[in-house]
Amino acid sequence: MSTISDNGSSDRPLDFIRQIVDQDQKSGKHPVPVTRFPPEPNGFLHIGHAKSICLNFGISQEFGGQCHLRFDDTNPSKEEVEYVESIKQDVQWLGFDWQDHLYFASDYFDKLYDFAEQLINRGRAYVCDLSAEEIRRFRGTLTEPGTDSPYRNRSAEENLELFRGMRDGAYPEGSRVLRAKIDMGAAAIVLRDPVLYRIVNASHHRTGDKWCIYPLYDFTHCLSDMLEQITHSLCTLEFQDNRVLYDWVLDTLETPCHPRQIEFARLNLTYTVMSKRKLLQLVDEHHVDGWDDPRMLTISGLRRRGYTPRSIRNFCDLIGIGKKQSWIDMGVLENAVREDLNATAPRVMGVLEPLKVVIDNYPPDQTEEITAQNHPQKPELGTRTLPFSKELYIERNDFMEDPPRKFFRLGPGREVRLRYGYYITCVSYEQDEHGQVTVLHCTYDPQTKGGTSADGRKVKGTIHWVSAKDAVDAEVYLYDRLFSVEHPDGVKEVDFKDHLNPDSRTILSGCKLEPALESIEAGVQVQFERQGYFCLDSALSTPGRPVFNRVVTLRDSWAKMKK
RNA sequence: UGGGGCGUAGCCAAGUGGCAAAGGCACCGGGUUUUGAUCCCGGCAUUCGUAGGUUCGAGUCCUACCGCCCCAGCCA
Repeated sequence: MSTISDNGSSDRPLDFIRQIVDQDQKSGKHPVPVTRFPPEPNGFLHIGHAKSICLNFGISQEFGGQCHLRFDDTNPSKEEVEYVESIKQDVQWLGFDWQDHLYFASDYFDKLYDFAEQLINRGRAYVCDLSAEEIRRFRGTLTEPGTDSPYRNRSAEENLELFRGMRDGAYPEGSRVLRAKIDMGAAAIVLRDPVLYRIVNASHHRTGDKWCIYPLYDFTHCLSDMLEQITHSLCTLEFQDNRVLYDWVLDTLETPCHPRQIEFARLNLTYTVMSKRKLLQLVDEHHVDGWDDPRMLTISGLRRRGYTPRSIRNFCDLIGIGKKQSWIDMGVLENAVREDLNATAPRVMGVLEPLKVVIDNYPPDQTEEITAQNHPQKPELGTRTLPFSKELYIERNDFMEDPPRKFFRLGPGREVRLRYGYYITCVSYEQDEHGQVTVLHCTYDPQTKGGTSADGRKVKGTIHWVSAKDAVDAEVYLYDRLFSVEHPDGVKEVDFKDHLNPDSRTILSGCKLEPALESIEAGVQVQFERQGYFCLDSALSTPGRPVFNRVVTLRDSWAKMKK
């Protein structure tokens, strides 16, 4: 009764789906569970899909089963190969392996077609000539039953001939469909003679022009699961109603097995929108720079932003699986990267908004080497050296002309420790004509090299710094939440785009980083001490002109205190 | 007014009739600290949507009511 997570084993109780899988395994019903992740290749994967991927692949890992990657590609008018490739890349990047179990629903088109004829022969499906509009009208409403189609009682022979005609391209798009013959009076609307096949004159990304009829989800999904001998078919809550049809198809046809569909609640996060339609709108209307904009919660956006696959897996592990629709705080996701990166990211120093400091009593031509730890809690990550010289940069907000008592940083007459360096005391400062502070003059205590003093005097504040002449110039993109309210699409009357956060991206240039950052690889996360986690942007950086993304800030109790 | 689901703390979430309602996030205190970070310690539901009922005993069973989500694509 335990699950294995990346940070070791935990004794967390199993969620309700794992309990079922566990029981089925122990009872011998399904010694080897087989699950599947069935994306439609019509868009990019997002954090919500990650939940499903972690669930399906996670179960197969934990119970010694297998998990298939199956593309649900039954709608050629919306699907494209580019999406197939990006989805495969994203699943792999998240750390999962479908081995040789890569499938496409379109691979089953021949078999699916045969099953459709089988249904016709059994008198359980018919070709209907009603228009889309008429079908809708005949379907009835939530409270009124539907009425039978006039084509409902055609003979099996006639249906077969018509259906073959559909397949052979004898009829125009929209003129006829194949429908299951179930019950137009059923309380469940999905059972009111659902459409199984429609005519679509579009070329399919895999089957080309071989077909001009395509099966719909309700017919395809259950049979694909069956053909792959899926044991547990996991999907989101909105498919609960479809389960009766899923079961009807498999019960009505002659099939060797009958997978069990189990529904769970999809992921909702505060301060964002999750629907593909809305994400697409953000891209199309250029509110973001593309599907992989670091502010997007697509897998590719998160990857570029600097989220680690492990942090996403841990996040999915943390939020659990249930059946009630819920909202997870965005903070939980942010915390997941923080937790992961805190443990692994090397620490470096970077000054985002530089303020020049001149150490008045430091020899003008001297440069010293200062040893700094790469990770205070992990000595095994080693040390590095930093150049120290007379002119430095510190963070502009680490100085206040008239600081309050609780401000532990620099102010006139105040002493602070330069991390791993010396204690310095501010003696004066220069201002420009606008009153903006331009240069700080400080003195250093030569007896405090490394950051400790022999007399044991207390220095409350430690600030980061970079030697001016050795600094690497960089641009830094500060990212924040894309929306400024918890539920951007919470009120139907209000456009969710009205809640876009104008400060979701702040571009800083002229940032001063320690020299080691000159040769960092794209996508490798480091902690800029006291500020947050950053990584070199894979798309915007060019040789000699590095661009860093802020993955997430550090927790900041000082900011909280200021409020 | 039909059908399918769901209601345990600010947000997730265990709990499968019986010792005192797990755990995480958030929040609030305190300690350590050369990152106002990390880490550590403590606090945080006399009560499980509401009202009845069954029972020696109910978050768990029964009844009624209330609230929220999903379903009327030839989308998935």
